[in-house]
Amino acid sequence: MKSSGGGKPNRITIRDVAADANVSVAAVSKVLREAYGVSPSMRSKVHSSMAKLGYRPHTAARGMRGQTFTLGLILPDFRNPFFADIIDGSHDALAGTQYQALIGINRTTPTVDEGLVNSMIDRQMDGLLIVGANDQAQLIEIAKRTPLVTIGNHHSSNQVYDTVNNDDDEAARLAVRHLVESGYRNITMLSLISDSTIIKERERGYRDEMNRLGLGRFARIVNASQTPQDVQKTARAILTAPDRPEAIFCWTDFIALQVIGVATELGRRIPDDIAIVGHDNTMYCDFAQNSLTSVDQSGQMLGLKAASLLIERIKGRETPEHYLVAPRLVVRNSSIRRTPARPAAAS
Amino acid sequence: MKSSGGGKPNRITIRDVAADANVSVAAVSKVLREAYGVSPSMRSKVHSSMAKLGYRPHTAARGMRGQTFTLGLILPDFRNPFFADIIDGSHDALAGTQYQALIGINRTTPTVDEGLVNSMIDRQMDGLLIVGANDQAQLIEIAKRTPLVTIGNHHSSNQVYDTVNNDDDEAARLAVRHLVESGYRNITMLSLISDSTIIKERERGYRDEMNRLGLGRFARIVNASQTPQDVQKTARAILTAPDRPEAIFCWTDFIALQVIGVATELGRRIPDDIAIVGHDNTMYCDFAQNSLTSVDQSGQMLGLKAASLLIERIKGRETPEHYLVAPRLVVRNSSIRRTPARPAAAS
DNA sequence: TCCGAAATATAGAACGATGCACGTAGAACA
DNA sequence: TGTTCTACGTGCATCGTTCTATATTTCGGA
Repeated sequence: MKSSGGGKPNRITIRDVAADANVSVAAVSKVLREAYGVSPSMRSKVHSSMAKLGYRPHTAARGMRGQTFTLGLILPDFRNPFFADIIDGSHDALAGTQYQALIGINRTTPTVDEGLVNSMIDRQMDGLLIVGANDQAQLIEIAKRTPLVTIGNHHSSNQVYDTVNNDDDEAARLAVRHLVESGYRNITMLSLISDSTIIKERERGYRDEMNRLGLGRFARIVNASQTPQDVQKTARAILTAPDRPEAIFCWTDFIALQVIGVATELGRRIPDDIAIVGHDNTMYCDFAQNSLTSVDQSGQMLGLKAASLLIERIKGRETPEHYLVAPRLVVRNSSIRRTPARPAAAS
Repeated sequence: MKSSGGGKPNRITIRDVAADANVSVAAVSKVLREAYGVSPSMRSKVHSSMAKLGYRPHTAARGMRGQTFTLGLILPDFRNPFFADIIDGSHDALAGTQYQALIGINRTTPTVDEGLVNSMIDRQMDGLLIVGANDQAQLIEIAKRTPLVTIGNHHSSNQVYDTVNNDDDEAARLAVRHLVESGYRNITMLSLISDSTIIKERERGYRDEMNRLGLGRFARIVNASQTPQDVQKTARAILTAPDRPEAIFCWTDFIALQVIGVATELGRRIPDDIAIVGHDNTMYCDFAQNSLTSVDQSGQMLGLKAASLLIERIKGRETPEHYLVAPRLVVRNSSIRRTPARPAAAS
C-alpha cells in the first residue's frame, strides 16, 4: 500500500509523515508552520510521526514558496573579539525558534559587499542583520529587498530598517566623567579616520562632556587609521608633544593596548604619567600588566536585541524601531586616581 | 507573445533568459552549470542575455535538484583572531568560483553541534569545512552524509574525509630548537587540558625535540584549562616553583600574554629571567611591551588549502588527502639570547 | 546525394514544500 | 429538523531549477 517509489536517496518527506499520521500533506505543512487551524490532537499526531520517522524539513523546498527560517548575519572582518559577543547574543535570541543564523564576512566595510548581500538574498534568507556598515543609501536599497536590521549605524531617522546601537554618545561621556572624577583634566580622544556615524556620535559625546565640565580648552580629538603602524606613530606624537595630555580615551582596547605599549617604551608610568581608557571591554583588558579601564558595550545585548527585532520585522512589523544599549564603564588600573603627590593641572 | 503572466515579484528566471536568447530552458541551465555539450556561440548568447536581464540563479530552486554552490564553514567560538585568517584563506580559494562560504559558529567544541551540521545539510550545502573538532567517530558519520574537510584534527588515517593541519609536531620543535639555540635549556610547555589530536601532536613534538637535544630531564608539560583564572594560577605556580624553568612555550599567544602578565607582576624580567614563546603569531605579539616570539601557523594557507580540497571532493574525488602546512617561527624580544652575564644552566 | 555518428538542443517530469480555495463535520440556535 | 457558523482538513497548482530521454542538426565519408 505504500505509495512512495524506491528512490535511492530515500529522503523522508512531508508526504511520508502525512501517510504515517493518516492526514493530508497540507495538514502536516500547517503543523510545521504553526499555522492557524490545527487541532491539538492533530498537532500531537503529526509531531509524533515526525519524530518516529526522523523527518527534517527540506529548506530548499521551503525556500521555493515560503520561508527558509535562515537569517543572514553580515559582520566586518572580525579580528575584534567583540563581534563574537554579538554572535552569542543573536544565537541566544534564536535559541528555541526555528531560525538559524548563518554568517558572512564582509571585507569591504564601511560599505557592504553587494555580492555577499545578493548571495544571501539568492539563498532566500528571510532577513539580514548587518553589522558595522555605514552607507545609508545602500542600506536603504537593501531594506527594499529584504527585512533588515543594522548594528553600529546611528542613522536612526530612516523609515525602512531597524537600528540597534551602543549609546556611543554616552560611552564617551562615561569615560570623560570617570577620568575627570579621578583627577585628570587634559584628556585627549584617540579616534579613527572614518565618517561612520558611530565615530561621529562618540566624538560628539566626548566634546559635549568636556565642554559641560568646563574643560573645553583641553578637548582634542586625534584621528588615526587602524593600522598598528599608524596607531603607534600617532600615539608617539601625542605622548611626546609639549602639550601632552594626562589621559587618552582610545577608540578600542586594541588601540589602547598599543598606546600603553608606546607609553611604556617611552618610560611613562600608567596611570601616573598617562591614564588610558579603552573601549569594548574585551578579554585583553584583564591582563595584569595592561589592566585596562574600558567602556563595555554589551555585544551580547546588541546581538540579542537585533535578532529579536529582525524576527519581528520578518513576521510583519513595518514601523521602524531604533534601540540604544546603555554602555557601562569597567574601571581597572590604567585610570585609577592619580597619586596626590603630583599637581593635577597641566603645564 | 510573451508567455509569462504578470506576477507581482516578477523575478527574472531561467525561462526569461531562455526566451530572450531564443533557446530552450535546458540550454540555459547547461550554460549555467558549465555542462558538456554547449557550443561557444550558445554560451555567449546566453551570457549576454543573462547580463542584459540581470538574471540571478535562485539557489533554493537549484537546491531542489542539484547543487547550491554553498559551502558550510563551521568554526569554534572564535575569540582567537587566528580564525579570521582561515576565513580569509577560504575566501581567497573561492574567489572566482561560483561557491560561497557561509559560516556557522559551533559552541560545543570539541564535538560538533549536531543541530548546526543538520541545519547546514538541510540547507543543501554542497560540503562542510569543520575547524577544531576532534570527535573522529562523529566526523566519520558526518562524512557519510556530505563531503567533508577538517582543519585542526590530526586523524590523518581516516579514509572518508580530508584533513588540513598545521604541522604541530614541527611547531613545537621549532620553538624548542630556537630556545635552546638562544641559551635556554630548562624549558616547560604550558599546554591545554583536552584530548585533541592537535595537542597530542604538539606535545609529542616538544617532548621528542627535548629528548633529541639531550634535555629530556628538563622536559615538563603542564596542562591548564583556557580560562584566564586557571591560566594565571598555573603560570604563577610554574614561575614560583623551586625548579622553575628558564623558558615557557605556551599553547597560544593569548596564554603567553597572560604568562607575561603574571611574570611581570612577580617582578621577573623577560627574557632574562624567563623567556616566553607563544603560538599563532597573532597581531597581539607586536605590542612593544609584550613583543612576543610566536610560531606562525598560516591560517590563510590552512583555509585556502582546505577550501580547495573541499571543492575537489565535491567534484567527485573519493580518495582522502591529508595536508600539512609548515609552521614558521617569528622571533621577537620575549626570547632573544639571554644576557651572557648569567650562567645558562639551571639550579 | 545519402548515411550514420557525433554534437548540440529540446520538452517536460521531477524535486519537496506552501498556501489558496474549497469541502465538511459538528455545534449552536431557532 | 433545518439553517448558519466556525473550526478544522484537504486537493492541487505552484515555485525555479536540473537532468533524462529524445529530437534535431551538422558533417565527414562513401
